[in-house]
Amino acid sequence: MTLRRNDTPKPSSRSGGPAAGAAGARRSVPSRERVTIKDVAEHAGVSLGTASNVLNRPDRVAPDTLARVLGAIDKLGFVRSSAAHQMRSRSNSRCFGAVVLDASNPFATETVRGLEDAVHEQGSAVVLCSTDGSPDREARYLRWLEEQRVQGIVITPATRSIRHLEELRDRGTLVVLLDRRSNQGELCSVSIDHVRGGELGAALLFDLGHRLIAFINGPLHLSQCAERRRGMRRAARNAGLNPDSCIIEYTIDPVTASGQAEHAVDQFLAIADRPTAVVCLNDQIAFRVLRALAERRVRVPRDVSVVGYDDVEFAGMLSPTLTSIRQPKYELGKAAAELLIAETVDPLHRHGDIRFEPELIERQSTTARAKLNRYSPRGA
Amino acid sequence: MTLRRNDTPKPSSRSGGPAAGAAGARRSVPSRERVTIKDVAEHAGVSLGTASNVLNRPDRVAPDTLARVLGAIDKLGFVRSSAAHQMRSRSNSRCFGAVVLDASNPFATETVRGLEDAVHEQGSAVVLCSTDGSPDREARYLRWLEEQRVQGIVITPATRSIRHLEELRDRGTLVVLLDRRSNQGELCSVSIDHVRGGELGAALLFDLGHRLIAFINGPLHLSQCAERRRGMRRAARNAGLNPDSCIIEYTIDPVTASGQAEHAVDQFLAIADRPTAVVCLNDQIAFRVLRALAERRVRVPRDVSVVGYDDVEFAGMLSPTLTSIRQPKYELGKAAAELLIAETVDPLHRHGDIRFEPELIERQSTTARAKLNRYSPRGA
DNA sequence: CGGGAGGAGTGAAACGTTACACTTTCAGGT
DNA sequence: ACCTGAAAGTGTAACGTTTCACTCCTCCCG
Repeated sequence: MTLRRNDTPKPSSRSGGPAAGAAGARRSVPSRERVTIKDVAEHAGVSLGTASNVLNRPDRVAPDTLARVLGAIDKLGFVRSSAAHQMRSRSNSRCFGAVVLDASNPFATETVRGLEDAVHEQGSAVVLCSTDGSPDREARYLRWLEEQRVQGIVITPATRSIRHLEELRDRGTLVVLLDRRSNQGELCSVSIDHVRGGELGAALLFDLGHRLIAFINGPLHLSQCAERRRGMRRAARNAGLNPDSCIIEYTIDPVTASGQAEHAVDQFLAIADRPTAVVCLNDQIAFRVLRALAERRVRVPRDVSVVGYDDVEFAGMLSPTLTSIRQPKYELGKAAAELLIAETVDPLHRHGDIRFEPELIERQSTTARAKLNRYSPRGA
Repeated sequence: MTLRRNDTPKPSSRSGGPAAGAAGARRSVPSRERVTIKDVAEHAGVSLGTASNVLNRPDRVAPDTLARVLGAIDKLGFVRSSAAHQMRSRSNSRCFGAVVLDASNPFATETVRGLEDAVHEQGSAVVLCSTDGSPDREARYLRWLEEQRVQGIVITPATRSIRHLEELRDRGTLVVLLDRRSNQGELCSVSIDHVRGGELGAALLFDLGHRLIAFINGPLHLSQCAERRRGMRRAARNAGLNPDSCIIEYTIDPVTASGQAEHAVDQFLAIADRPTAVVCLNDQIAFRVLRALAERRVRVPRDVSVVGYDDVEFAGMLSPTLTSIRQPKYELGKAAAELLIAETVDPLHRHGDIRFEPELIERQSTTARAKLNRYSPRGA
């Protein structure tokens, strides 16, 4: 990485800073003593308790005193220490933890944004924690959040077992699972119905008359992939078809996906009576598939229809624009926040699971199966 | 939004929780009293000081005592309160603030991720603050961060003036500007050389023989847009061309961009001796332009070359793949973090500006100008 | 004119840590 | 037998708030 560094010593002496009289120090002295409420009280000529009242119950303070203290606060640049506040009032820190696999992933991004907006309304903020799927990193972050006494944690666990999360909850920290349900409902969760997501995509294609579909899926140990599979098969049965004979599955690793999507495309194109549609693990894979098909002179959607998943921002910007399954990511984060906030208010709370429905966004990459009666019998 | 809610009351009585003896409370009691180090000391039969030593100077504690105290910590589930720790040790809270315009925007996302990784190494975390460009929201977040006594703040200001940031810095909070430089160098900054970015894109096109370029830019009061413009014009002069006669500018609003990109395309296509290349504000706009061109049967890159900006993840997935200017976003965040950490260590620090160079990623959407001598004279 | 109500302000105690000046114990050297 | 010094552990004073039981006043009413 090319890097150019310009240090600009340029003195540009600033004045007007309050009382920064330390001899010799020209510029700001970062580690100067912080102004405390005691300083404010002294400066305003009132007791410490009164100064505190100005902050917390201004109605109990006489107007002129109030003004004097506020003036002192302003002049001295007092900012209260939330650590001391938190400690004395035995309250939680006004923040929430968002523990996700990768905070730069669009799914997490949108979810965290929903979370942020919801907690911002009640004056809190979000601490971002990317685990990269590492249990170690997750543990470090969880410890950190617990030490901070955060108001709650929203987490997509990096591990299979969530025992440590139950313990965390039992020690007094609120926890909500994100896009993952706990097996026996020990923890609250907010997730998306991926069975339905799979069903939506497949049902569209069966409705459009397709009778053989390629399905590029991820490994089944990821619950989402397993759910999607179930949804696709359900759609087949609902259309009066045999799932085993109308869906051809290919498994790829979504992380190291390079080349695998193209390989899957080659495979299913080689089939004599080849599939007329592809359902993809996510939109990134769908883009790869679109490109691979274009390179092989297979026309989309005329020869093959393509369905993505996630409905990323760019899905509507390609040509052809991509049919995809949208997940209400922002709402997901928002709901998680609201769940936590509700729990904060009402400690006796019954654990709940909130599920969101995905939505089919039909665009140009899907169309009716060519040269065939689209309205084939749907009954048994 | 369709929403289905399943409350699962299911008792599933858990046992084994330590000492949760509050009568009647069946499930976890979230607001149970937290275990303090005093509890640990009592349980282990040592003084409070010794328990503290176990945490902070274990080498000064006899091995068996150590084991006993650690056992108590484990059994009681003690987690130290960072608020008390912070207060007593008069240290900062172990977190950094990332104040950006929109945390779900890919640029911010990557930058924040770089920041996160860098500060995670030294045991800190990042608080995410999206201002949406609102000075109010920015002010609320800044106040929050200051109350938290964060170690430092990385910010893309929502306002033109950064006076309030200087005051913040003078009160003792470290501040680094992100993708924005301060006029007189009052604050440190980490940014990308957008002049160079503009130059790179234009220089490529001039090198490829293009002599009339459409430039879809944002409003010039955004410093990045102004810088890009300067870079493009410099490239023209470097190629021995007159900037005014070889660059046609269109200004659009990047936020409410819908339709504006298409409009610009229509405009420049209507020119008799029309431009043979387009440089776009960012990749999203470039995608729109690509689509608009495709719909109007203009071939890319044969008839018109297209250059984007940002090099988003999907730029390499389209057909044609998009030539774009990549910005080292992750490194940007990382550098900001390192700057703050360095300042923490060495309070007497000279303000600096770190600039990163963008990089040209040449892909399929650009090619030599058709039917013309590519090696046109470059000298004056 | 006494008593009470209530407004305004005070001062100290607590919150959960950590740091530091202590005490106690005991081994080893003279 | 005495002293020394290290090792191990103790007790207490902060850190910066908030809370709460107080003390003054002042004013009003009977």
